[in-house]
Amino acid sequence: MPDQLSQVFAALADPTRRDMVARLTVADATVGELAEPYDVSVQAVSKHLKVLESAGLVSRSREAQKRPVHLEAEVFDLMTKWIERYRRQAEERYQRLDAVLAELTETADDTTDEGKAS
Amino acid sequence: MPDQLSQVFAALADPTRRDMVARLTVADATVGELAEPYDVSVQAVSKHLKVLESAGLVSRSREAQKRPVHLEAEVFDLMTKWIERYRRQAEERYQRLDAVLAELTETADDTTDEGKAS
DNA sequence: GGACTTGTCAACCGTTTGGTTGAGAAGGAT
DNA sequence: ATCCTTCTCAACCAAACGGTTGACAAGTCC
Repeated sequence: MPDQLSQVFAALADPTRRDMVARLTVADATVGELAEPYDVSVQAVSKHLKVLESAGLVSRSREAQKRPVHLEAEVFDLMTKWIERYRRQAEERYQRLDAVLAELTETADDTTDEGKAS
Repeated sequence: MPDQLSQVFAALADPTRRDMVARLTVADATVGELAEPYDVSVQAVSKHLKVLESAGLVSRSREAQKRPVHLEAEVFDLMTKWIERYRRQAEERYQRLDAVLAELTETADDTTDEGKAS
């Protein structure tokens, strides 16, 4: 998957990774700290981080033996943009459908209510 | 993956599925219509639809031999909610950090600029 | 230098994923 | 009844995923 949007969605499709992201919004953390709550090896967490990193959701610096992980929140905008675009489009379509239905009802009124009201 | 959020993210991690969703915001479509632009078998598209359906992104009705596919746009809110929550949280953290840095700079000014200006 | 901490790399393993082909169910159309 | 269209199910396959264990690089501390 070369395209970033696919990578970001795929990265967040995993509950553990989603939880890590959630925790990283509070503060940067080391791999060990991130691994601690989960019942998996540190290596597994390291892999998860690699996924998050290559999706651009996270960056790692260097500090002694530790590798602090930092959330790159701008990437969220990529998703939000995509989602909002099509959510809006779907909504517009719904509105249009509503209008058509209203018009149909109106026309029906024109013919069936002929000379009935007032 | 029992949880819906994971399923929705996973469903949208595939470019073909994302494109189908995009097209479905314009109008409902049959499996055949959906399959036409892509260079894969109808069966493959049918599988993609099963993924989208079990994620709750799409529903199918019945109409003669055809199975019109309809987008269920409300599910988008699930993602938007998650994303916005943590985007906002990350932003707040950033603001807080900014404030701390500003305060530090201010304090630094207090001590280093002592009796220097004017 | 030697031990300890922190993390990555490599190899392996079972499961899932996205695709294929082939068979067949369901419903018009003739 | 027969055929055609539309779609799903089943079996299979290669590749990717999420996890494991074992080895080791990089840094700190004594």
